Amino acid sequence: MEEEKQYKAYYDIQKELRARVIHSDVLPEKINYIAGTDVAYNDEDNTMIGAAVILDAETLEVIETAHHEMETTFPYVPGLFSFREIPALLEAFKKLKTQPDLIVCDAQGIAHPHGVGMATHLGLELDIPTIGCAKKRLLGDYDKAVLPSQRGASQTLLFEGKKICAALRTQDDIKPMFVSIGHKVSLETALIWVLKLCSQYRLPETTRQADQLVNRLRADSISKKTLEKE
DNA sequence: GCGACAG
DNA sequence: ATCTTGTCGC
Repeated sequence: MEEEKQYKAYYDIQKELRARVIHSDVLPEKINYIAGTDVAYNDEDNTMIGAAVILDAETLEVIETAHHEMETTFPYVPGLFSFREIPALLEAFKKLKTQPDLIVCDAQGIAHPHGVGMATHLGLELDIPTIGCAKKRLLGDYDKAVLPSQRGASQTLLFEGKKICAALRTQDDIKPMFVSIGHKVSLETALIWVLKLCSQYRLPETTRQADQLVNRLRADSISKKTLEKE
């Protein structure tokens, strides 16, 4: 309907981005640093905080973080989600001293109606290998009953006949995560890294650290603003 | 037509 | 995403 026209420019951008996605492994021989990202919102003043955390790929310790707070301008439109969060994330990445070899996003990669989920979009913008690791399935079909309950079990999801992502059990007897190619990483490699990052919890350590960071920052930001008012 | 829809 | 504490169950 009218929404189609309203957002046409963004759909056109996605079409261009989609053509540039690299589905194979084009990453460093040795991965030293892995980044996690997340964004938190403050409805009160319509702002958001985007953050990037860098973990040592070996120890999974946080070695650097960066963030950026700005006004939220793009609405949440399913299918155009990346345009909402990416501005804050790009600014956060600019502030990092350490450039990551790989980024794990808390969102979809190519498992997206136009093949350009948040992880893929970010990977293309930064020209850094990315993996999409979402808590929920967006699209693609699979047989839940066939996915074993053991950590490490995975099953490919099909969309229009193509393997677009995989449900991955990151811990025994817990809901799977949905892993997809972002950019410059194969699905096989993506699964290996996500599993490695989920040694203790359902969510990758990258996502957990980024999530905790933005929530701390948001709490700080809100209390600071309320103090200024009074 | 109806429902679903990453975060 | 966000609003929110304790609590039922293994």
